[in-house]
Amino acid sequence: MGSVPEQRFLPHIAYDSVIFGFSGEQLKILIMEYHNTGMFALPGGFVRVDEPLNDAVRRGLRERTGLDNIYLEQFYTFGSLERYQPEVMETILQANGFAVDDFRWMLDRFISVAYYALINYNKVNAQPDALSDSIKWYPLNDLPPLILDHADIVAKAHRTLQENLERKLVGMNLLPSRFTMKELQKVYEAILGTPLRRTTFQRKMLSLGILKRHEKRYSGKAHKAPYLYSFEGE
Amino acid sequence: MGSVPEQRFLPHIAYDSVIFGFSGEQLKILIMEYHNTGMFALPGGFVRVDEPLNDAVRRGLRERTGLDNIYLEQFYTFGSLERYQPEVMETILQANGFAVDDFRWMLDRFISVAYYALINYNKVNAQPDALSDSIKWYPLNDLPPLILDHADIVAKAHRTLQENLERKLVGMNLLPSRFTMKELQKVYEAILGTPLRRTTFQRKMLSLGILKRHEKRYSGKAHKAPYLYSFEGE
DNA sequence: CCAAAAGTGTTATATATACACCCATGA
DNA sequence: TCATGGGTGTATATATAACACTTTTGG
Repeated sequence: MGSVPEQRFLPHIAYDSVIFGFSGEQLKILIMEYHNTGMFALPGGFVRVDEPLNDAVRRGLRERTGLDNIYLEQFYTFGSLERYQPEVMETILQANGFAVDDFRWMLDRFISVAYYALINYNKVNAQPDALSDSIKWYPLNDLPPLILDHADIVAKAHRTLQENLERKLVGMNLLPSRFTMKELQKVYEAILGTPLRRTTFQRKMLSLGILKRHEKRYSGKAHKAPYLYSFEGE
Repeated sequence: MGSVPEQRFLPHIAYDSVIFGFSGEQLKILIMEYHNTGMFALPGGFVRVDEPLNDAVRRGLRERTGLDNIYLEQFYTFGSLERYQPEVMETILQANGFAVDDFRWMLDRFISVAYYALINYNKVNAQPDALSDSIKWYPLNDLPPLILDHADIVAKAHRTLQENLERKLVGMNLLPSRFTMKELQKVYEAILGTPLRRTTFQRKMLSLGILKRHEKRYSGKAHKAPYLYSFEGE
């Protein structure tokens, strides 16, 4: 059982992160479970008084995933009153043996800036924080019940990711640096939730001019070996 | 000289609004000038402790423009350290004859949630707030120097508006409820900053199926009278 | 009847989709 | 040489653009 480091944070301001990974042809996100409460939440955190907002989020992601230089996008700031449920945080603090009085500021109303991140599933070494005993991948369509408005945050993150997919071409951030066209297509299909035509997809991706073709990958299977591609600049 | 109403606001959290209007074939935004300081800023405000974030912004817009039910979109939350310049707010408070000690919280670091609004220029009755002596329309490409990071906020608002223009079809929010195709085209051109082909534009808009055609508008000029259109649902 | 601007028709071009075919691979 | 999946060629459909033509209006 760790202890919350004594830092000075901006009151009333939090961030939450929807961390997307791709594995087994499914889109997954990282969810934390709090000690002895059966409560699940998005990984989030607070902003130090002398720290830029974006740095705070990157710091949190580094602590949770061990990764730096992550593809990260701020997508909405949640400030409704429904998200103000002090009893939730109180339960969590008590379950961890903290004196609630010492963390009174955590029971205040928070406005949360939400980000989504796209990361390479295999590179992650997920680390829980002081208040939680696990951080695990869950398929997007099979999440545990989440606290506060975190289900809304996930839904909006997914919608925004879908909208940004063609415009910002972010699919490759979920894959290792070298990938086949089929793997890339599976990512797109997982994000959009619909099957795509193989040949059309291949041509569209190639026509963008942002993929570099490399050697073939021989799988040992009895069929033509697919080319490996990388995103320009890797 | 008014006085700031005694309200309890969430500390460290503000909002800023980029209010777009369209007049004289130009895109314009509302800018406030502070008393005796030569300082210009976006209209903004604070969030009451028991008030949803979005409501706070709508309340501010109502106070500034007299309008309700405005097209409003949250687009980014600004939280860099460069935007922390307490001397700016100090100057403004002093110029208004306020005792700085009574408003110490205003000198803190603020994270600002930014929104843009699209309104019908002619319906606005712009009202300055307690700290400013004027609120005026400025063309987007001829703004006065703005405080803090407000120029960045405007730039990002404009970029987001451009990106959303096709996807969300927001052009009509800047016009009166009945408008000609030419007027709508001028709005699009002002937002995108490029001329569009007349015939192509007409066809594209009509093909969307969201415009209702009404009677013609006779201008007294010696040419064919254009049809008036409205957005479905007005 | 003319000039100006609006609306529509026609054709050309570009882009997206569907389908077919050929190629590489290992058993 | 067969089955499997990858890559590309070709036809078709659809969307976009360019241009011309016709219509309406007031002088």
